[in-house]
Amino acid sequence: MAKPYMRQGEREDVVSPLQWMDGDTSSPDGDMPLSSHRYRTNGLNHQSREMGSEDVEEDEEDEEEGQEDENGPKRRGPKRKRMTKARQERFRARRVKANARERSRMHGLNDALENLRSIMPCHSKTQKLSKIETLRLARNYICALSEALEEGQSTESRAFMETLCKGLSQPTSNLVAGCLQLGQASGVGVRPEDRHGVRGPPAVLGGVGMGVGTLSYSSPGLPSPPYGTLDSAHLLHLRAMKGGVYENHSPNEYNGGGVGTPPYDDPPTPPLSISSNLVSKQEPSPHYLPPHHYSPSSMDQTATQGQVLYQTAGYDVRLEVPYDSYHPPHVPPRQITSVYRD
DNA sequence: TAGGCCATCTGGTCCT
DNA sequence: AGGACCAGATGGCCTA
Repeated sequence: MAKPYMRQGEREDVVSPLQWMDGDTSSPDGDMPLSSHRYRTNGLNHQSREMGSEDVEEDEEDEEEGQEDENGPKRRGPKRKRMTKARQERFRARRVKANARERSRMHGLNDALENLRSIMPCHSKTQKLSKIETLRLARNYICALSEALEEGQSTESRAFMETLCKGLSQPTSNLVAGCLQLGQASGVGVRPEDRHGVRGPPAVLGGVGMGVGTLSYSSPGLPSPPYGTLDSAHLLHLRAMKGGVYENHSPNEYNGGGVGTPPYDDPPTPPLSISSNLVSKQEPSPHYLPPHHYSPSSMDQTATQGQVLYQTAGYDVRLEVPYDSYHPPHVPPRQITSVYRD
């Protein structure tokens, strides 16, 4: 039975060592003695760590701890005192509270990660990106978009995809490549459960000649992973742009690119630098159902109909957004129509 | 079965 | 003092 704090998909498998206290020498499920290696940290049983320095200072009436373990090293510092019943209860209350806070904190972190997943260029309901892969892909996505703006590349270009997949594991690369393939094939081959995730028409990626099998980072033939969807809204179709301000960096400058999940210590992504107007290339979809991750605080709600002024890093970005199916402030940028500095 | 990923508990440290 | 953050440890689940 799930505990009140548990969320969907979470397990009840990990048992708090606190449940073993108060003289109960058996584990809650009755099959694990306290002397088990379970919940041992750095060779110290949690039971003994629980009587830390904090406990030493209180409860004058407490008895002093018995003799040191003759086999173990002599312990320095003030003598520890036994856990009285009252102290155990105080400790337990503190620990329970702290655990709840920590769970809540981690849930918040996971929620944020889930938000990040959902705005990734490929978002699959059936193949969820791991945490580390989500962060890598997000990093790559920012890089790829920066390069696309900087060098006037199309998001349909091979370079864009190469940057996107840099340092990703093989399955994730396959997922991304599969998403692109999906875009090219107009949904052919999508699993039914993923087809619902296709928001709007498939991304217009055809005509570029970028067959997935030609990409070095993907497996030839794509061993039929559960491909996700390529959200066309995330691929900002940018017209070629001249005059980028800072130096280009080719994907080859990065040291990722292997199979598996290699360490990723790329140089920091340079700041986005935009100096000329960008014109949208594709009409917005009338069927588009946007994700919901655009902060109201980052958008100027006084923008004219169909557009949102977006301020970032000293630039004003005018974004064309669909008003047909959704409303600000949760409308994501559909297309960049212009970018200028004030 | 090994390895990857995950949720959870925990004590330490830092900050308010 | 209490909370946030962090890293280590642990065991369960899943997959190749």
